Amino acid sequence: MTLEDQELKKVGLKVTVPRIKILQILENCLNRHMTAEDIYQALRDAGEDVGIATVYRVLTQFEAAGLIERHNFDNGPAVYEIDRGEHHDHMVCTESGKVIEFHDAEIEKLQERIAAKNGYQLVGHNLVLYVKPLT
Amino acid sequence: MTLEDQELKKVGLKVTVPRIKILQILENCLNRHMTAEDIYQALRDAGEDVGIATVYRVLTQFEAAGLIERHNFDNGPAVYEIDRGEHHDHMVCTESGKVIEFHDAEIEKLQERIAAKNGYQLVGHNLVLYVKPLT
DNA sequence: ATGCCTGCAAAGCTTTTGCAGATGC
DNA sequence: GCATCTGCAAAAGCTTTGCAGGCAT
Repeated sequence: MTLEDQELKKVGLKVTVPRIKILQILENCLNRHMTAEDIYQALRDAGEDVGIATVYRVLTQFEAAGLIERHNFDNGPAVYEIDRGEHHDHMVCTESGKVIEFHDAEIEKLQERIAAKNGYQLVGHNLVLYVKPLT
Repeated sequence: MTLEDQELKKVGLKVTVPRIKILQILENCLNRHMTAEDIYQALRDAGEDVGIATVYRVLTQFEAAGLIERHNFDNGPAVYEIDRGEHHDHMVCTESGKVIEFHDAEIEKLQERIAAKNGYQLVGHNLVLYVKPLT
């Protein structure tokens, strides 16, 4: 019974090969932000015979279970990353495509204040900074 | 020579019926954030025989020309709005779907500071707050 | 044994593109 | 007249879904 097995059980999903493999890939990948296609390719590279439909289904379940987060940068395909419970936002370099994570408590508070000022309660947000290297 | 005609000329686009109509729709619509499909329907309702492909092509040109802005809320279809030169971000009510615009100078500055702290220069950003009414 | 899970293929939805004819300048 | 623009239809890109069989418990 590996750690991955336990994580799956805990969220009420049956322990199956595709789920274990996908969870491992997301936990160990160098590139923390992978598309469904990236994951599909990683599976095939590892010799696993998993369909792309299963990849999407599993990712959807993982997201619903809070194991991973899904992001939509601009208009490209969605990217997924393990949810380690440390909330952060993203910075995307427009020249290299590199993704940098950051967290800023002040910006988080400001958002709540802005929502409140308009008579709302903040339930989530999406912040992406598009940047380029300083000359 | 209407105002719309002049705006089109100024950005180097030929003055054609589809372009004039789409610009008018975006300038006068009650709902400031329309999808390509919304615009296509508005055109058909007005008795104009314009193809959806033209709608997309014209919107892409308008965006490149700086006449309009394109936004991707969550994972739905892109929405477009007239660029009146007043930068703002968006708040989307998760219950009603209502879109509220806001501008906060402090949050803008913070973003530049965060980019700089990481050795980058801010070239753009995407901020959407998902909110619900205060009980 | 049962119900959940999977692969495959097909469809869905949004957006883009090729092409032949139409239109603005 | 010539280049640009348009509508149509087809294709592309990403994602979801139906179905028949397979696997975990």
